[in-house]
Amino acid sequence: MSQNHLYLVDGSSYIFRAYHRLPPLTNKHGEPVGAVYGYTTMLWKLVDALDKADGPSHLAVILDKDSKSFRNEIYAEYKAHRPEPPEDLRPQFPMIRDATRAFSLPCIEEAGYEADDIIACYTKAAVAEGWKVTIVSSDKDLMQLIEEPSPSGGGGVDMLDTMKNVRMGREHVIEKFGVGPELVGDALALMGDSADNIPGVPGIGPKTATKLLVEYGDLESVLAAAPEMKKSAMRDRLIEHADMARLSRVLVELDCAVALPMPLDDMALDGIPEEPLRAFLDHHGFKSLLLKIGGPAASPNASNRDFAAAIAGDGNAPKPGEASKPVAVVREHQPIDRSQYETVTTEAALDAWIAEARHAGAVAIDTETDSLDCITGRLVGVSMATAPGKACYIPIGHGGNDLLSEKPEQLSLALVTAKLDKLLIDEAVRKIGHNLKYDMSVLAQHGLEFRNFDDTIVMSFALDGGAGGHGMDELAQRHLDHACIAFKHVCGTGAKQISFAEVDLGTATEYAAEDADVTYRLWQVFTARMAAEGGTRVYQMVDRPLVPVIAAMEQRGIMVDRAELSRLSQGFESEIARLETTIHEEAGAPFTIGSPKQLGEVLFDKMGLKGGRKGKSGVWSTDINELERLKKDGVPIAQKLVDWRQLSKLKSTYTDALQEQINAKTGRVHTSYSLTGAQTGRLSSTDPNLQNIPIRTEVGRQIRHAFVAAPSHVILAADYSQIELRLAAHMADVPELKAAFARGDDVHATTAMELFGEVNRDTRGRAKTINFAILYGISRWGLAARLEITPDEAQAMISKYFERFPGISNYISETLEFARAHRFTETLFGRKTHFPRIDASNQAERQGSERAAINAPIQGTSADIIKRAMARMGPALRAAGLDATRMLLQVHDELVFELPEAEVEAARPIIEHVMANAAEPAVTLSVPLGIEIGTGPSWGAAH
DNA sequence: GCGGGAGGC
DNA sequence: AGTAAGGCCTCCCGCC
Repeated sequence: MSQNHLYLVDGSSYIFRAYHRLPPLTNKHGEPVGAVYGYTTMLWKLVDALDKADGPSHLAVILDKDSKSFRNEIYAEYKAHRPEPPEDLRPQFPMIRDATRAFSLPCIEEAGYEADDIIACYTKAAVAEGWKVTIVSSDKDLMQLIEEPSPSGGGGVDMLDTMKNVRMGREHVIEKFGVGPELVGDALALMGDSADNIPGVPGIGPKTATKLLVEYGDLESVLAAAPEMKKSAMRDRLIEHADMARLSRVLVELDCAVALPMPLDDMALDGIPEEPLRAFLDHHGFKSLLLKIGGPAASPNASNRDFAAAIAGDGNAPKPGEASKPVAVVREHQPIDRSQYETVTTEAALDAWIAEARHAGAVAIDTETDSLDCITGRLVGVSMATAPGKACYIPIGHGGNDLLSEKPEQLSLALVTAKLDKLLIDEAVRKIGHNLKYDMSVLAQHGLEFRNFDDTIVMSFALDGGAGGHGMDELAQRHLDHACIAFKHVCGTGAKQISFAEVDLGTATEYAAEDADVTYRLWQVFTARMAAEGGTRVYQMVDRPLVPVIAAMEQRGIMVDRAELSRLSQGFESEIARLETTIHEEAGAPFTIGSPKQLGEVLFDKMGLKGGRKGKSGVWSTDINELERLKKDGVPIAQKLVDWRQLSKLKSTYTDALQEQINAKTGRVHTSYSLTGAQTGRLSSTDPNLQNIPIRTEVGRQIRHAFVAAPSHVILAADYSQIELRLAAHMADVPELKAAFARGDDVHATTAMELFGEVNRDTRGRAKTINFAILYGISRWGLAARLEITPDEAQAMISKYFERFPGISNYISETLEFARAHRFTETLFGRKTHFPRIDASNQAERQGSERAAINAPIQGTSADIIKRAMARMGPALRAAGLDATRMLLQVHDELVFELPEAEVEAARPIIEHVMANAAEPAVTLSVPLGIEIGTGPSWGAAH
């Protein structure tokens, strides 16, 4: 290491944040340890970065000693309004010291000084020696200490927020305070700090403080200039409270007078003795961390049976002699070595791998094809992994055919699929895949099916929904600290992209076997975490069973009437052309109507129309609200623009695009569903998206009529009626709404009666808008815009709603409280959605997270319910002897089937029963789930 | 690759 | 202090 790099951990502030962020875990002794766990994992991460770039060479933890500082002497109110720490946090303070000692790290605290002061002293001392310093904290007071490295790259002080995983330098300080670190103290003195009860100048917040400092230079200059400022409340306050500002400045100054209790050199980090750490982790039962120091990951030959034992907490003890060996660095993972991967080209080798998979009891599998399309994609090879680092690739379809290259020596498709078939249906062997839906569809072309499987993409979603993506490369980076070979590195991109079948076997083996290897390792990580964090319920009961169901729906596809789409396209085209001519005439010159920028300029600059809004990028808004407003003002071009927009959208997105999506092999359209695409647990649909086919306008609805049943079949569409509102009534416990649903009443009318005392078209419509606004996390402004009333009137309406339905109000506050304490929300079935930004300092961002957190349990529970219905639908239909009824599509609260006319009457009650009872037995709802079913020759006709 | 706009729930 | 202000998605287009 060329330069010493000191990490100073602000332990006290960390545990408060960890406490609020993590669920209230207890260890096996019944002690609350949530914050301790968070603290331990943070230390682990820091220490593990020892030999990495920007990692620590020296490290110390600084804690507040429970005593007062000089600040209390000069200002009695300092930190006086702080509430006592919560009951279950207090016993965790001493454990923080235990944890630090378990890592054999120095832990420093001094009577009469706050941790911030000690951190400042060490920072200055280390910088004086030319060291680099990282302060691990998120306390804004400490931002005063941030310094740029010298031009030669030496020294420098930055801050690391381990929870948000961001490193903050000077530019972050300027972003937050509008001034550099040297003026942070002055800014704090002006604006005050409610957390520490520092007064500042009343009426001056961060924005004004920044403005003043930028204008006048520093605090003293601001105070000196105050009498000359133009008369305002602010000027008077600056004069009146100048002394308070000066006192505040002293309070926020970091005190560097303390003598260093430990020399810098003693903080060197060169090894963590394993034993005290193991004892500590074992005492608290932090199994996932224990695994990392003695777990099977350390041994490349460990099978998953060892792994299972490790999770269970036995069989994990180190061998004698190894037990107390100091580890230079606590390694989270064995690095991935691709050199041992095997290319399987003989039957004997294939047999050996399949035998190994049976012996191990678990095998990761990945298929390679020549296309992303799993319906027509040709199988090119299969990779397998039976332990970390132990992986192979079985080429099948490389070279040959129309490709110029020679066909390499490889096993035949028939042989490999026959042998794989036995392994895949073997209930005793767990098959692991990443996005197994794809592999299931590819292998289904050859008649293969999977029994006993895990899908790591779905496991990741169940554990970390909302906390990042779930692609394999991203997960490998996050959990294994490993960069996967990029597909484009192997096959290229764009015009030069080649098929995987053209890749040479050496490269193909490295790439494909690595995918299986990484999948296997991810499975180990997730299996351990599922046990520890309890994410199994929703995974095992809802998401995993859905994987083969979705794969089958995608394979079936839906029939589309190409001639009908083409007819619609032509009709739209001539209407679009006609509108275009008139629009250009009325505008006085031709322009690109599809360009919002040009359109805005035509309407508001050239034609001089009034009342336009500009967005943040400076272009005139021309969205539907603006156009509707112009229509009301009697601008004739507005209606034509609305029509033009609608028809262009329908033509380009639906009638043209859908024709191209018709699969040449099946003659049907096969969407692709993502099980992990929506934070709340909903599915999403792409290529094409069949979850946004128009229905609301007559002209749009024509597109639904082009989705047709096969000859002598019909389409059956089954909808959950108002499912989210029903779930809100249940979850928020609103007796009036529950009763209305139980009676089968019109619930919007019920709401209208409660709010307005009478039911007519107008009040019912308003009530409906409010009901939906509640589901989405209400705001007076949003509601005001929707109802075309003032924000004050909207607020009055919301207040009345909360008064009439106090359950809703309680639900919202309880949900937000939970989300802030745990960083996630949960559905009735235990699906978590994470909200890492729920306490963002940016208000818009925070409020966005809050609205999402209010919506997620409701939308997510609805998603869980329809997924359960889908998983049960096939077996229920088969049990009733309905062998030809097929589920084709899911549109969030709707299922679309294709079935022979002869099965309709028998299928109808079964579908209704499965959907209506899908929550049971896991959850019993206090509202009925209403189902509406329609049938017809097309999807449009079935509604 | 981004942002505006618009289709669905 | 004053701002902007409904949740979850995907797709198309113009524009840089």
